[in-house]
Parts: sequence; C-alpha cells; structure tokens
Amino acid sequence: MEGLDHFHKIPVEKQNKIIDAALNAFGSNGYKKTSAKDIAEAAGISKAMIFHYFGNKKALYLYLIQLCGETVMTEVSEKLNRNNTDFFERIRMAAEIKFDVLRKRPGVLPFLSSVMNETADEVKPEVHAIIAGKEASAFREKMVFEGMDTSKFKEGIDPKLILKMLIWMSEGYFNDLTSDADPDFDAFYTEFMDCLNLLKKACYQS
Amino acid sequence: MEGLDHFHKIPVEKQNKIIDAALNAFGSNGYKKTSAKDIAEAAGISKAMIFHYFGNKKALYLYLIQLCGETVMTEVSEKLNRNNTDFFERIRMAAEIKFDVLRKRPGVLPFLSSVMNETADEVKPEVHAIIAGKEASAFREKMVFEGMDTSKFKEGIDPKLILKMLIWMSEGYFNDLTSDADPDFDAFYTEFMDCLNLLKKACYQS
DNA sequence: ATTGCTATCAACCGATTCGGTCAATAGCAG
DNA sequence: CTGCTATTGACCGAATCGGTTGATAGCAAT
Repeated sequence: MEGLDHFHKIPVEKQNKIIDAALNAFGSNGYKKTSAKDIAEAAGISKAMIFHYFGNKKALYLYLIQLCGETVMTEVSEKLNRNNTDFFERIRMAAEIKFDVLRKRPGVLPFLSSVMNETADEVKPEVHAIIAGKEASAFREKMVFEGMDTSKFKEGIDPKLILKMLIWMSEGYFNDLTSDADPDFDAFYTEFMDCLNLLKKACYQS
Repeated sequence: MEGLDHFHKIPVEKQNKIIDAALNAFGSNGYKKTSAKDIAEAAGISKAMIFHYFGNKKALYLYLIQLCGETVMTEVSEKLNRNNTDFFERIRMAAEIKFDVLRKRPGVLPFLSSVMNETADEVKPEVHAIIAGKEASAFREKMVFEGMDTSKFKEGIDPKLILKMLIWMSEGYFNDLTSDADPDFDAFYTEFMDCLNLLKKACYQS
C-alpha cells in the first residue's frame, strides 16, 4: 500500500490540518529551510507520519503544488465569466475567486507565490517543468484583464491606472488577511467591495 | 578592539553590502532559519568575518534592529510635517517617507516587519523590550493619520474607507517594489503619485 | 482472552549544517 | 625583509537534517 492511500484514509479534518501546516511552512520558509519537524509540529503529529503519508519531503512538496494548482483552477473555471466585459465586474470576479481560495485554504496563495521563487536544486527541475506547463493558464489569467470594456469611464481617467491601483489594493488587502491570525473574512470582503463600488462611482460617467 | 569598530572601519560600500545581505536574509527567513553562512555568501565574504565584525549572530541581529530603527526615525523626523492637515498631503508625506527608506535600504521594512513576528526564544526578550520601548513612537506613527482635515471630501464618500484603500494600495505597491529584483523606483513613485492625484480628484469637491 | 492488524511515535541512523574559533596566509606599510 | 592587520579555510562539538524502524497501543474479529 502506498503512502498517499494511507493519507487519504485518515479523517479529512486531519488531512486538512496537515496540508495547511505544510503549506504555511513551505510558503513562508521555502523548500530547503522547511523541515519535516516544522510541519509535523504545526500539524500536531509525529515527524514519522509525514514520511509515512508522503514518502519523502520532495514528494510532499510536489503533491502540494498539484493540490494547489487544482484548487485554484477549479475556482477559476467555476467563477470566472468571460462574457461579462464590464471593467469593475471583471475585477469583482477576480477578487471573489481569490477570496474564495483564501477562505478554503489560506495557505495556498502564499505557497504558490513562494513556489514561483523557489531556487532549491532538489526541486527546481520539477517546479520549472510544472510552471512551464501552466504558463498557458497563467497567460489566461492575464486574459481576465483583456477585452475589458472601458467605455464607461469619465474622460481624463486612465483605466490602466485604475487597474494598477486595484491590483495594488487587492495585494494589500490580501496581505492583511493572511497576516491576521484569525481574520474576519466577511468583514474584509465587505470592505473591499465597498472600495470597489466607491471607485466605480468615482470613475464612471454619472 | 571590539568587533563593531572593525566593521565601521571597512569601506562603507562593503558595510552596506553586508548590512543589506543580513537584512534580506533575516527579513525573509527569520532569526532561527537564517544562518551566518547565508549572510556571508550573500555579502560575498567569509562566514568568519561575520563573527569577527559582530561577535555573534544575536549581536548582529540586535544591531540591525537598532540601525533600522534609527533609519526610519531619522526619515520620519526629517520629512513629516504635522502642520499640514490636508488628507492627501499627509498620505503623500507618509508615502514619501516609506519610499525614501526603501530607496536607502530596501531591506529595512521587510526586516522590521519580520522582527515584529519573531518568535525565536533566543531573541524574544530583547526584541519585545525594544518594541515596547518604541511603542510610543509606533503610536505616533498612527498620529500621522489623526487630526487630518477631511472637510473637503464630497458628500457620500467616506474618508475612512479612502484611507483604508490607500493603506492597502501602498502595501501592494510596496510589495511590488520589494519583490522586483531591480526596481525602477522613480517609475513606481510616479505611478503611485498619479494614483493619489486621481483619487484626490475623484474624492474632493470640485 | 487471544490473536492479528494497523496507525502511531519515540528513538535512532548517518549525514549535514549549525554557531563559533583559530591557526595560517595574503597583502600591504615601513 | 619585517611586522601588522584583514581575511579565510579548516576545524570544533553540538544540533538538526531527511529518513527508518522496532516497539506500542488500540481495536476488530474470533
């Protein structure tokens, strides 16, 4: 019997605790500086179980990448409606996707961003292969912002600048969310949407 | 002769390279996960020099905290004009301070933020003592946003929300700056100021 | 009660890395 | 050449690394 079979047979709650612990650890310290002990302690299990479930450190790391990829992909394909070309509606959809991923698995996005910068020789080839494979879909992510309808903007207001503002804003709002120990997702969400509406009112022709 | 004397006698360029290397290393991996080897390699010197200059790892860490504290404090006392109560002018000043600190020493702000979350037993008491000591000035930092004149806002626009937006924005813009390997400070700065002006135009009564 | 099975972990393994030291060297001023 | 200082590679014992394993604890079926 293989390790991952064992893993998937334990209670889902416990699975999630282990996955979250691993995502947080790898996400904040990178591959090399994250030890199996770190993860085990954060997950409340013994170090031996990590190897029992996943075989070795590298296998766990690659499993997490695959899992996160699926998580994000699923959310995007469920929630993204490309038919709606309205500027602020597209932004709202993108934010909602990010928000839902965060709610499901707070560790996913920091982890994925750390994967992108990973330099450890032991996983570099695999990681770069995966990234290259997803390059097409990363390109599609940019497509979220293409073909947007910017005709409703007031004169003298540059939609590109507004877009940049919103990207910065969402990064910051996302930072606050992840750095908070026990974030109130709903409060953050409402606040962000308020900002979006305010900006829309300020930018669109009345 | 003490270590720090040696350190301050080497060329300033070299000093800066070592300090930047140390700030980056500690800032991204925390106290425990940062090794003297990491810093030495990033600074292009031998590990032994680290101990020759600073004595031990903890002394280096505390020296960096003090240095960063001074850097920020100097900048704030030079650039912050509390007499100007205009909302956007205060924001602009705060951004300019942050921007100048970043230009001088890109590693300072990530380092300080990592210091705030430091949990390593070896430095926790000292760090918490320093933080407690600076609490008064952290309070003053919040004062930047107090006593602001919000009378010029259009009706129906909440200044508090705008403030939150701007804080998020500056966090995101700052993220982009620090994650970029060789950031174009001036371009970022101009862009951010454009955003600020745009928002001002949208929020103030015409 | 006993058996067999499985999930779990403390203890352990050799290898590596840790913080820190030191003797040796290289470079330079006199 | 001579001394002096800056710098380092090699080294230290201790800690930690990724990974293994023998023992144990709990439990289901007989």
